[in-house]
Amino acid sequence: MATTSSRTQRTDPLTLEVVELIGTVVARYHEEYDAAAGKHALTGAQARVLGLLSLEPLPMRRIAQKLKCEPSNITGIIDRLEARGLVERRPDPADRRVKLAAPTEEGLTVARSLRESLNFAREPLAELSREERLSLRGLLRRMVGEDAGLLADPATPAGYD
Amino acid sequence: MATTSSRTQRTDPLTLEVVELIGTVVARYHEEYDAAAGKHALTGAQARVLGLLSLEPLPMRRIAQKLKCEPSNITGIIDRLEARGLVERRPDPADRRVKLAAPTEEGLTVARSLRESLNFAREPLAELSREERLSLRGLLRRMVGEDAGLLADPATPAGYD
DNA sequence: CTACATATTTCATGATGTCAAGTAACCGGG
DNA sequence: CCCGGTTACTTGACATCATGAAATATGTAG
Repeated sequence: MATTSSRTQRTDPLTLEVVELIGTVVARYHEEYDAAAGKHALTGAQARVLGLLSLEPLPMRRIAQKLKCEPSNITGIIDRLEARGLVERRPDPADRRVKLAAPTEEGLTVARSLRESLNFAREPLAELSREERLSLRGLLRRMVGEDAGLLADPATPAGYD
Repeated sequence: MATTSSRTQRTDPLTLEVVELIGTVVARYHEEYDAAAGKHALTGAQARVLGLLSLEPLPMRRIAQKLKCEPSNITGIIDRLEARGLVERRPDPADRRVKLAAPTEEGLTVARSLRESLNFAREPLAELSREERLSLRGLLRRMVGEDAGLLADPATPAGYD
């Protein structure tokens, strides 16, 4: 709570503008993401899953958790990725119920290319000096909470590739 | 990873982390948005359209432009909103081909309630002092480009039709 | 009036999402 | 060993969202 005396200052114009800006960033993020995915004839969901798997093969159930959707949904997405030869299902030696989804060679190549063509990073951030990026990092870290500064996604611990 | 000294520092770790943080913000934004929409038994797309219309009635075509999708898609979304009594189609007196989608009284109420329950603004931003929010606003403005700081949706740059 | 352009809808199709039910496998207690 | 409960994945039915092509109605230029 904040600066003003009002009890519910939900319409503080500065906060509103920041939210608005974040909305713009979110929209742009998606545009770029979908465009990058489209270049490889992938949908957003497929690209997201492939990106996840390129870090580490995962059981279907874990994928569903990361995407916050039902496991039955993942079946279809992996089906389509598998049909295109980008992903394969492997048995988990430790538990025969589990199927591990792992990228194929081609899947890894596509995932890498996807990451590179996703230039959301460079374009808009190039505008900012190193100091400004440091400042932005600090502010975003505080926004998303301390723990999230370490791993945005439980999938991506400190050492992404 | 050869981050150091390379001239094309597309994998500059600082930039990478900022991008990661933005990804987290994007994910959280969506969670909150969908949760807020879900409270009113609306999907994300329906909530977005209703929010748009609550500012101003719009022709179907314009809605499609703002959402960056095909107009035929909007027909279905408006159909569902209309079936729930949240939106109505009105003729455009100036052009009988055009149908204006406008929120009903109840639609306006829901839109307002939606905006309020979307506390993405307050929760994470409450962590930041006014000065920090000013700083964040400045950085985001530069990221998204100057003009985007003025109006919410740059989808309407100049005269379109 | 004719020809073309625009706004919306309809239809077919595919991807994504939910939920409920089914199958296979793990696991604990008898 | 068998039984009952849980877990992992798949399947099916269904709703939403998205695209693209074709149809309809209207506007507009020549």
